[in-house]
Amino acid sequence: MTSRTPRPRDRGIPEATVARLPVYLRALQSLSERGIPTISSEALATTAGVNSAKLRKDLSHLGSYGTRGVGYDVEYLVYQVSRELGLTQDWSVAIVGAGNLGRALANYGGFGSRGFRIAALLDADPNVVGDKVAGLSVRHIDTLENVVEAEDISIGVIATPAAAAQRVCDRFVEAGVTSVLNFAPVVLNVPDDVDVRKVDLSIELQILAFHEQRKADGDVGPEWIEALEASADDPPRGMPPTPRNI
Amino acid sequence: MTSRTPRPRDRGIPEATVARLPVYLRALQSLSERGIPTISSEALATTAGVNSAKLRKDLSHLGSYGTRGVGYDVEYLVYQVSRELGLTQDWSVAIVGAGNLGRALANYGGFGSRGFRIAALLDADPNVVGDKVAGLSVRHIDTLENVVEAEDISIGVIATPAAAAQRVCDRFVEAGVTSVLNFAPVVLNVPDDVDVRKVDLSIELQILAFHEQRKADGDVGPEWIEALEASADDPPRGMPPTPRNI
DNA sequence: CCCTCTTTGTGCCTATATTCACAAGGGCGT
DNA sequence: ACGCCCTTGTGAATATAGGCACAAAGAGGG
Repeated sequence: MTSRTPRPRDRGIPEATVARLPVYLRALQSLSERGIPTISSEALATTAGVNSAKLRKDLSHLGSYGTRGVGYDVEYLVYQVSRELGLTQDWSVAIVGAGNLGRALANYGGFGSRGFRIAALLDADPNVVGDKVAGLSVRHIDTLENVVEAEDISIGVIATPAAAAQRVCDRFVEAGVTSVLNFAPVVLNVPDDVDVRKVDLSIELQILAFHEQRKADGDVGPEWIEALEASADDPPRGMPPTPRNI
Repeated sequence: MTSRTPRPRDRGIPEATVARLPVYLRALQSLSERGIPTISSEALATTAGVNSAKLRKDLSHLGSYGTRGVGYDVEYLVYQVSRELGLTQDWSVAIVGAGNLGRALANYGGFGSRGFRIAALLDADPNVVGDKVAGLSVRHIDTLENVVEAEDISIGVIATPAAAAQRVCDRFVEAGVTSVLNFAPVVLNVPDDVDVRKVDLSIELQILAFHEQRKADGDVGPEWIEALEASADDPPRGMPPTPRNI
């Protein structure tokens, strides 16, 4: 598939690579600010916290932008990565939910270090509508469709309680938004052509807890683990091993 | 390696599976609240937004907890997944940074739907020290070591500006914390035995922008893409194709 | 102008993750 | 007591990601 004339820069960039490009970009921008003109894959990989071969392979997907024996030109690479990520154009973002999180997001100054513009902040609560947050006046959720069209919103951010998330998402999609960043702890249902990314604080904590528990398990002897498992596998009191049917 | 007597439940759960368990858990808890006694892998997979075979394989890593022809007992599975994630014990969390984000996190009531306890909120700014947030009094960062010991902190959350993050992280590590959740846009340097997970708002937006750009590219004809690429590959005005050396 | 030394770009091998497809298990109706 | 039918658990096939190790590119010195 997608096997038309092989182009110098194949557009089929692996998802794993895409997820790392922003990290490289941040490292590069920091180097740029410090006036460092070139950097080797080894050094850049170290600051980005990845393996240097992986970094080179990632960058090779964008094109052949390094110089053997020297490294990469920082400014040039900043530009190429930015372009690949679509940051050479501006994206308008609307945030729904002006609670703690929504306000934190709106105030998050370095929102993508250029490339993104918070165009609107919406909420359903009449008491917060009109509040000034980060230079924006909170608008009522009923204006969502108008806002999306008027401000040419391409990315919708959902920072509402879980119960409201799907409804807000549906309205975004209906209004033509095709990228959604979801902070609510629910799985959103969207058509295939809409991208959703989810950020879930408690999921991250739970993953950490899992590993933390592992470390603790290792601290006790193996006999202990056996003993723990033997009892742990039992269901808690009052839990039927034989489920009733639906 | 790790090939001792095969135990009924192998502890080597794939990382990808661990990352999905919290999602399953949330879905199961929701079912539990609605009083639904059993659920099939197909139905659970749909609510969790994954493929049903993947879900079954994931769950099979915990043990054989389903009933053929029927499905999984919801309560029982909630318990098993919770236990596997280490949520049957309590974890104390300390948040450093009482800015917008830190406050949002502290106020985030459903912080893991049990299992986690926000034990302290710290900040370096004397003006915010003493503020009441989510029933907690903000303490000064200098008390970090004491807090970690007194509250038996196992997970540290970093919600500071980027510049302070590494320093705070070092102090956490030095004080004995082995799990860190980092919201600052920097790559943290830690010893091997410390787990770090990173949540980065602008990275998520950038990934969305990448895909959004793709969709837009597809909207124009292929000739257009060729034309765009031909010019886009050129460096911006004033950018040297031949880099100077370090 | 050639030789040396550094660093890229990538072929190839390994590991991890996903998905299909089906045999085996077990409840439930008759 | 039997057999049907639904759903699990998993082997095997495929896809994606990671990383080693090296040939080839190119800068810079002599």
